[in-house]
Amino acid sequence: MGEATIRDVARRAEVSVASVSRALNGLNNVRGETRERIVTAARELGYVPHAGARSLSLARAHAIGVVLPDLHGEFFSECVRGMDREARRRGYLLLLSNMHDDSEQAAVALRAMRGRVDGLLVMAPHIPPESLEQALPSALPAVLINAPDEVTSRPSLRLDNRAGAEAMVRHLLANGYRHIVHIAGPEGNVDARERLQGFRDALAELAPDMPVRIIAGDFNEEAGEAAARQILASGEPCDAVFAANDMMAIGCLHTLRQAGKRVPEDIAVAGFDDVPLARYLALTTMEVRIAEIGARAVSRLIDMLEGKGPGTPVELHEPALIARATTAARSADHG
Amino acid sequence: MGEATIRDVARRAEVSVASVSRALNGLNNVRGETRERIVTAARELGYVPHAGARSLSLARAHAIGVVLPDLHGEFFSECVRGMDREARRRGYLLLLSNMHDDSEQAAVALRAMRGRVDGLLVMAPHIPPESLEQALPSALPAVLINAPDEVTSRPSLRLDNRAGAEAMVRHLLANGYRHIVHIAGPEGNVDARERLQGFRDALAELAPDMPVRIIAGDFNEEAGEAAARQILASGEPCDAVFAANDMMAIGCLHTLRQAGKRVPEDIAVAGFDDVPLARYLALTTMEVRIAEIGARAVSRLIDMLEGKGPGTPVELHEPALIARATTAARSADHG
DNA sequence: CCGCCGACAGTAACCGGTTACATAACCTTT
DNA sequence: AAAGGTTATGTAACCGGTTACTGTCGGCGG
Repeated sequence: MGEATIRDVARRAEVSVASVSRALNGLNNVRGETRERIVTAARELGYVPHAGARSLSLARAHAIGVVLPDLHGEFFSECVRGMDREARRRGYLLLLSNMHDDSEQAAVALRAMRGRVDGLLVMAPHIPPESLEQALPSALPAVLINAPDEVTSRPSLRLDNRAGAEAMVRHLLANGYRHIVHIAGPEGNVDARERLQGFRDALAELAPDMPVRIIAGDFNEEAGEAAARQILASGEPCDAVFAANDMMAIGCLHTLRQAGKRVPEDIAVAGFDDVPLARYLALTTMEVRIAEIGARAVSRLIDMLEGKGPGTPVELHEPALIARATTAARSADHG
Repeated sequence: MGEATIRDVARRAEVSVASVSRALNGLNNVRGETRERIVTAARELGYVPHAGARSLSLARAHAIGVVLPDLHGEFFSECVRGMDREARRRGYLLLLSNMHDDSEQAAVALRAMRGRVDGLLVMAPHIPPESLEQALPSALPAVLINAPDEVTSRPSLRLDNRAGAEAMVRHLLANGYRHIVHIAGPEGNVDARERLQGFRDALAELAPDMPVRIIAGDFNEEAGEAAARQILASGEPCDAVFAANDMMAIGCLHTLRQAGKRVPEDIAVAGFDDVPLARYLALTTMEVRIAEIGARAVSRLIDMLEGKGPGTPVELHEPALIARATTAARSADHG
């Protein structure tokens, strides 16, 4: 039953395995009548070629692996959506797997891809540069997305987090906010680090007299909620919150409103990423066209695989400010 | 460079390939000193075993494939999260791929998994039963999630959509709503069909005098927005909207509010799925513990792979009502 | 001292495809 | 009719692992 091989098909069609292979792969050097016999036999047996065997023999899997930090949240699904579109367009199968925070496990996940895919797309903002270099099987071409910029051995796509954070600070100041608190992302994460740095630099440059307040977070909604409670509890003045990502901004927004604060009249809230949800909450944020970044990553990887050269080693994408209601300009009677 | 094989390792460690294989797989019939030489050689060469070759030889890939309708939206990422947890726990690699609406492409996606994975998890509420049976490689064990119940050749997990819709109708009626409109999901989709049927049946049974109003939709936010506009435009009375999923409910909620309607005072809104976002919008919905369903599916599939029998052919999961603010009980002065 | 046994290591077949090369059949061409 | 070319098909090696089987060596009992 179910596990027909090419030899079974050959036997049934009374030809050699070579002919079966040729016929099913559409080579033209098979007589029409023979081809027909083979196709029929294959259909009758429910023959489906064994991808592992084929890729072993061709040294080509026609698949690319994607390794993401965690497959949840809208941000990642958007990214995958863009990747899938491009991969499909160019005739590759996309295989996703995820990687947890632990560097050790990350290495296992990456190694497991060897011999299953032709190349790798890795988003690893949270893995230390040297671990990442170590963990990548040298046999596999790879394109990195938002990896620390110390990792130079592979081409990569990066987001201009600093510029983004700076644009947001500029926007908040322009709209009349004076006491801005930043909710930071997890420590080991490059995006978080760069956004924090951008916030610091922008403030130092544009409003050197203002105090710099940072609350630690981890990119999850709960961290945003906790930060909101902390802001409410501390007596210190605060008229705007800039969270390092949307999920924290959303958690914060929710908790502030529950506590009776009006947003943006009492406190403005801004995020980063522009997840689909942000629009519904009228959350001001930095748009990261992540689907597009995903698609570009696929495209570059396939170019590498097909020998079209790696192109630019590092490609920088600029996020764009999306101003919405949560940071509406202050009217004159405030602050 | 990078593509060291087991033979390269054998050569460098001055042993046979058999010994390398034994040593690296932790078999005990290798002398300590030999093992050490092999491990060193492997490390020096950056050797990573070729998964394709190994699975060909073992007839076991230690991987399971997941094929989902579309990898976007929180619903799917939650599902994958649950699957990943369980797969990891049991030592399997999870490989995701997605499938578009077209039955033809779906078949290709499913076939592509043959020889890459040991078994398949398929969520295909939108593929006609016979196409699905056709498309599944018979060599691959599979567990179906929310497939039409006509597909009986494979074990499956199903959601009790009818009971869910009925519970929601009951809730809305109990809270004093009288004119309930249902925004349906896409026609070919089983979940959508069953929710619609459940809505119809519940209404017929519990409030036979009430008109049954259905607006077509497709599970996307935009459909919810369009439905809201249609409800506003038509003069017909409507004090509650029950959308077949949360995304449509969210779109509808947003548009109603933008048009100046108060929710729930003027119109109540309810969804289905309980995506993480629903909580932030205080949206009443049916909780579908999709992560748990995903984990169960993995567990059952692995049981099959390891010969522990398929267990129950169909496993039914009950959704639970989560009542939130968007359907708060009407006060006496309304309607 | 001989035969037997256990521990360790090597040889080669096999998994299921692809394809270079060999072969056979048929058709031209002179 | 022989030489040469073209086309359809078969044979077998190969991709990179695993493992059954075989062989070697040292120790031990008789």
